Amino acid sequence: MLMDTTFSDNQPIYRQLRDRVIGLILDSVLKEGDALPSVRNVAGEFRVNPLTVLKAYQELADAGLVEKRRGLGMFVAVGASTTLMADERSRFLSQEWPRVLATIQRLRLTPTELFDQPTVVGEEKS
Amino acid sequence: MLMDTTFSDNQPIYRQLRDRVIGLILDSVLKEGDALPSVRNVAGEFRVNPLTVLKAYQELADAGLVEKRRGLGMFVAVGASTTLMADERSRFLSQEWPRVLATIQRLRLTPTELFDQPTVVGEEKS
Amino acid sequence: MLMDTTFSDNQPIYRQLRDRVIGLILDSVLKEGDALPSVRNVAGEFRVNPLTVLKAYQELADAGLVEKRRGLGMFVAVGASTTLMADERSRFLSQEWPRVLATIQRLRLTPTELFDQPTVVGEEKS
Amino acid sequence: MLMDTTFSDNQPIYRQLRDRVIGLILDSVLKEGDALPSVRNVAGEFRVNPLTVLKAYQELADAGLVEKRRGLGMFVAVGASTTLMADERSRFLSQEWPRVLATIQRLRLTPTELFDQPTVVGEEKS
DNA sequence: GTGGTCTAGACCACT
DNA sequence: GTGGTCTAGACCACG
Repeated sequence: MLMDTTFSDNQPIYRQLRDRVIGLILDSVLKEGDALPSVRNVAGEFRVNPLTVLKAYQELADAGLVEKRRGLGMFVAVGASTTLMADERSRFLSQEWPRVLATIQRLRLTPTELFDQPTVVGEEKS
Repeated sequence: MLMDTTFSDNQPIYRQLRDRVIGLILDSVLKEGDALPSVRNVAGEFRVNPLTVLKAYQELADAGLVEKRRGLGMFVAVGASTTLMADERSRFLSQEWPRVLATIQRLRLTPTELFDQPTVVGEEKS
Repeated sequence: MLMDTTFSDNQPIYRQLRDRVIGLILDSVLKEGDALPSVRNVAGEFRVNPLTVLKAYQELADAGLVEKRRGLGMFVAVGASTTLMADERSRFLSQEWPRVLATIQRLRLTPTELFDQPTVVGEEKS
Repeated sequence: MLMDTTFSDNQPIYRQLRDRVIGLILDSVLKEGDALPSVRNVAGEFRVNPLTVLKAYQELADAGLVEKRRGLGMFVAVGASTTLMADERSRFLSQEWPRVLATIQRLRLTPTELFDQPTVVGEEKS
């Protein structure tokens, strides 16, 4: 039941944890008002230092995406989802997407290669 | 005439230098057999420490993309261009592109938003 | 108690440090999973610059012999010992040993000279 | 007819050239009084800088193994062969051989592995 | 506490 | 001229 989600090496663990929560909110797995899994639980589940989890949550709190309720835990803030969606969209369109387009051109990748991908590496369908 | 390309902060300089050379090779600005600008020159041009440049070049040499000729300098290795193109393509298609596609779906971005974007960045239509 | 192993001059210190760790692993002084002495400690012990130690450790990490655990230190990788033993054996047998045999022949060294050598060095029988 | 003797990378070229001459003398290919191939010829043959060859020859001259005769070239000195043999023997026995023995022990290499070597890597017998 | 990056400046070996 | 190694000291990110 534990997820062995191994963490990538070129990104701090706390940031990967933070991004994971952001993903859950964006995908509406965590809805506004929902409680975040406790620091202790997450730390146990991923075998990381509780301080690391705390740091991830802290960043979310600083960004106003979650609220701490003393003695109860942390909860997805109201408006978090819409705020996030807007922020991520503008970030993606202005930062990431242009670089991706440039890379595609540089590598002369064709639509066929991009969208009609054959059996991808790592896939394990029989 | 010199480029005072300012370096981004979230990536070590030596890696940005390395990637810059990779870009030059991919774009055929540096062709196989060409000499790389000397460590000292690059260090002077970008106002960084020679050690930093050396580290970038070292990584390229370790990857077999450039050859050292003692006392003469470093040169783009034969086959570097094709090797690089193949490596970068497979890396992009298997690693980066799937994540980009996932993000696009998650953010429900439309082709219009992706391809008809205005030139200005950070603008917010009402 | 500290070893003030003096470093030989015809080999970079960082390489001698690297080889020393390899020796410790081969001799099972450092076992798989063991933590390597920290960069700072080694630097202090041998009176060298931390960067120099880091370079040695980096090479070991690049070779997959040690693992970095962020914020915790570096640890002997699983399988490092067996990998090393196999690698070193094949390297020795294919590279070094043939040259040694050739030298022995060239110098017309006898088994007596090779194995019954006195403890003193540089002595010259008449 | 040119020998593509590619030079190893961890040893200066001039030293490899010097050692090559030493080998030729030890093997009596070059006998006392014989002329060494001219700097220019060697430089052409191995595609190296004449200065590099000169440096190799210079070291041999400094060691008294070859003599310069103005306008004629360089010649193997009288006694070079015996001197060399003695020097190399003592160097090998005091420096190299002990290290080789230590390595053999560390790698737990058996006489069988050392002497009954099966088809070696790189061999090309049919 | 750990490793990672960078600077400024020095000296060396090689071609 | 080239790259290679090392020092001394600083600051940062991570856990």
